[in-house]
Amino acid sequence: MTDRRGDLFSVECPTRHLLDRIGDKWTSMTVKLLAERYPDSARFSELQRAMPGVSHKMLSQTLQRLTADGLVTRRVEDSVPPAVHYALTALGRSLDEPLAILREWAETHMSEIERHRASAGR
Amino acid sequence: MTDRRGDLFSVECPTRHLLDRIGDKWTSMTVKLLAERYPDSARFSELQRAMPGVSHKMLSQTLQRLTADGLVTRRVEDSVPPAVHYALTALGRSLDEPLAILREWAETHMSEIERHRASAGR
DNA sequence: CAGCATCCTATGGGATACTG
DNA sequence: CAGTATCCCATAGGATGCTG
Repeated sequence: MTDRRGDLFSVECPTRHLLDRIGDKWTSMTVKLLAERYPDSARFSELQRAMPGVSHKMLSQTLQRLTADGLVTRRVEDSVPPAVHYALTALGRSLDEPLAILREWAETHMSEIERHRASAGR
Repeated sequence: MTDRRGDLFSVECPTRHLLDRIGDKWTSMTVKLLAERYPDSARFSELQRAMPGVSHKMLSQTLQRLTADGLVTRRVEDSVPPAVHYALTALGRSLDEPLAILREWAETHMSEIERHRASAGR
């Protein structure tokens, strides 16, 4: 009951909300690329090429979400085939800091987790 | 092509793997509780009471995963109604550090994101 | 080039009920 | 008390095709 959309909005925890935003398949990679590799700005197709496996639709959706959340700006260059430039906002850049720390932890420890999983059977 | 299970295993990025592990609905909260509120250990039902909205099944599943990943230990006390104690491993505690930083960011900035979303019209 | 709409499948996760 | 199994729905996300 309560709501049926099976959530309750995490009751309180802001971290849950954050993970709902960045825990999806492509968001963290997008933020990382915009922070590290394209600190100025990147075009849609640049990002797409930099993210092997992303579908057109998902990149589009990810960027829209980031833009709506105020983490990314979208600038349309009025050329003949239109060029769209995406860049992190200040808020987006500030988010990259904790994410970078998480990345570092992941790079250091994920292999250990994988080993555990393997020996724990599945 | 390639694989059909639509993944490619994120190609390289350890952060994707990590977010696949901790980005789900209950994992980060569980780690937080075991780190901050139950630094010694917690019983299943304690955790359940501390996590409003979690279903029996999901908590069970979450703990199994954490245990398999080597982030949590599971100790069965051989009493008449069996008591099971969960605690973070050293690896689990080390993961809580970057998570704590993420939590702090979330507490500081999530309201800003919510505002953006609201004014961006969902 | 960038974006939208449609379709379809796989998965996450809740409810419920049964077991030691 | 803790765990497992079943059922069922909502969502994520991939593929494809059309538009300016």
